Amino acid sequence: MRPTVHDIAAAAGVSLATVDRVLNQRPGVRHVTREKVETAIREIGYVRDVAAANLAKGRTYSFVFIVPASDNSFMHGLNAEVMAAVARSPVERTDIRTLEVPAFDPTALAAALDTLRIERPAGVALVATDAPEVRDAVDRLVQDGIPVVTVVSDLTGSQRHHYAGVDNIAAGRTAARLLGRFLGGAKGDVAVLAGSMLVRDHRERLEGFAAVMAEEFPGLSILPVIEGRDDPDMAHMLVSDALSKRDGIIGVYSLGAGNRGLIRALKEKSVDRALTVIAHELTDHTRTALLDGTIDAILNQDAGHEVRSAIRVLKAKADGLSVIDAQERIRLDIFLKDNLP
Amino acid sequence: MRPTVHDIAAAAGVSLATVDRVLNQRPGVRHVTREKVETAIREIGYVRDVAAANLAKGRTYSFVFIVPASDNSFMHGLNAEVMAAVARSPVERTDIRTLEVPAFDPTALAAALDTLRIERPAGVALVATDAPEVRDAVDRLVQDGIPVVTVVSDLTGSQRHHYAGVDNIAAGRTAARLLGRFLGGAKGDVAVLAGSMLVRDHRERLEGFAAVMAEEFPGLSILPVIEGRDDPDMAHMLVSDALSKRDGIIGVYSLGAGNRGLIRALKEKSVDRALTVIAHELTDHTRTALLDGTIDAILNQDAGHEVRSAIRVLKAKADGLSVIDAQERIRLDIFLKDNLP
DNA sequence: CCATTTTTGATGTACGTAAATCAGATTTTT
DNA sequence: AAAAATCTGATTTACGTACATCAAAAATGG
Repeated sequence: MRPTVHDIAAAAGVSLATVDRVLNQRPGVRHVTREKVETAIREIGYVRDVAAANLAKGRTYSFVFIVPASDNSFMHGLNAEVMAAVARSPVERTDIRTLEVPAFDPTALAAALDTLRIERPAGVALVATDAPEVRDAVDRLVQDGIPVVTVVSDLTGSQRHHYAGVDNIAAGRTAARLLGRFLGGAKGDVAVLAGSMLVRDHRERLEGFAAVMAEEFPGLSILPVIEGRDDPDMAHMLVSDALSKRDGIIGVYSLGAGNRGLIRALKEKSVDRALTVIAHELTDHTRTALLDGTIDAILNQDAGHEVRSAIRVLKAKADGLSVIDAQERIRLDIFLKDNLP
Repeated sequence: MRPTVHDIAAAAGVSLATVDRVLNQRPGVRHVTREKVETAIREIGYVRDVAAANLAKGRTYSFVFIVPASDNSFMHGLNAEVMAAVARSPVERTDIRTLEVPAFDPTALAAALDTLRIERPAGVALVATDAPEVRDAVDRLVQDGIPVVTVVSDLTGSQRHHYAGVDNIAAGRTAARLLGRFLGGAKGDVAVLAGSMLVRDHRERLEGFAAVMAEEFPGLSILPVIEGRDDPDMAHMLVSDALSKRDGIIGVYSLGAGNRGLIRALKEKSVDRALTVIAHELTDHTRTALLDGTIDAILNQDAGHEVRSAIRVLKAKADGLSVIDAQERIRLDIFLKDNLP
């Protein structure tokens, strides 16, 4: 049987009340006594029964999820996953609330974070906009002892406890290698469609992509990045334009959202030329395009996993428990026609 | 607040004891009363607090993991993951025991399963050998009300509750498309190295591989399958032999274990020819080979995820709870040089 | 309609922990 | 050495469920 608080009390030769004071860092225990109890805890290998503890506390973890109010398919999917978690929340003793903030607006995000310092939830998850004011606001929360995890996009130099998202440099590198290999030894131009170079994940993907292209596929040259602001219409216009002007384009890498517009542009031009295309994020549109051959591969991060992982990590931090690292690593999914879920 | 048993009692106008009798299907409740209680449960949306219930029961889930005593890297990895789960088991109120049975031996496996009918663990996970006697033994366990999940390799036509493993047909198809695309339009022969055609996962991978090759890459022809019995030495010999005899080979698909031998053979021959190689299972050996260019892509199933998923599902079944399907889907990982974990 | 069986209610204990109260024992300060 | 402050112990209640016991009520059989 697992040792209980009673066993600690017996082993340390103190009363249950004292053990409780030590375990829950309540005041009123002399230093020597505290040490004695802590030794006993270590020696008999006591671990708190979290289920029983939460039952006793009547505790519910109140978490806040901050998501950008942006309306591309990926963010909709992320929102849906958070909602699914909310639906499950009573069963898991969690009380999850979402907070929408304007996309790409560091000031609004920082303000929202500061509001939470007063509310003091048991944990905060956010899709970070990579700016100093956001970093500082996050660090203030962390200093206040509130667990914080970033989701999808990380925050440079902050003290957030965890990042639930993919390695975007690796994602860009992978895209480059896939594109390069799929193109065989062909020479030509590669167009890159991004949302905005102001978001860290897009910057990193491009960085990885460019690095591998330069190292390994000298026959392919990257054209200046097209910034479509994750907007389908804008993406459509810009990509159509590029394809008309440059007929040396043989490959496309779409590293952000707004793929609906990209796909439309590709279909319009596909009559007279064959392009190899790698895109990010599996949505209804990209899935269809993959199946009909318009897109050759999709790189994806599973929003559901990210949300569940973020919640697990927040819970563990709130309980002072450790996490299984391998379990929380968010993987980069590569989808071809054949392995779609 | 979540409704409790007291709320049911109040809503149904019966006593706590009666509610308890209904909830735990104890005898001594009239049919009409039982219905009344069940209606109340549904209406107020009661869900049992599993943590409290287990605390009250003092319950620990005793699970048995049946793994084949085969000594390739993948099975070692699987074993290590089971051991890691065992190490965590006290914290999670589980008591996991492993049972080794000879590999590829349906009779031994069926016998082991039948032993468990007497022991009656709270759940059984097994790496299935696909044979009728194993299927029947599994079905007997299921009939006895014991949750059973298959791991890595599934069992045709059985009533197991869940399969924690990848879709092997999709894996084979994906391998074919990757190999085909990587080879550009080149024409030539493709060698396939398998463990044994008696295991379902290997059969299915080949099936998927052959299908896509035939449909989409008519320029590539598949040579008769080499069965290396997942043994490095045997694989080395057979592959070396094949490469010497047929110089039309431009691609290799290794769908089983024993890659150590394959890699050795490839390195010996690589001086005079360039091969495109797709292999299964990420191990130290295949990882090194991927990094040095001997292998071009690795398809992988994460043994840790499979083990944890199997345990989660067994627990849920034992508690009569539902599982999050998306969470339990085991994904096929595709690793290139750039996205190795 | 009484005896018997079946169904229901009332109540208590247990699981492992949290949290509170109050009394008693130490220490520290004056 | 007395007063005050600080520590420690003993005990109790609670969380939501499981499970057992005994008494009371209702339904059933003859």
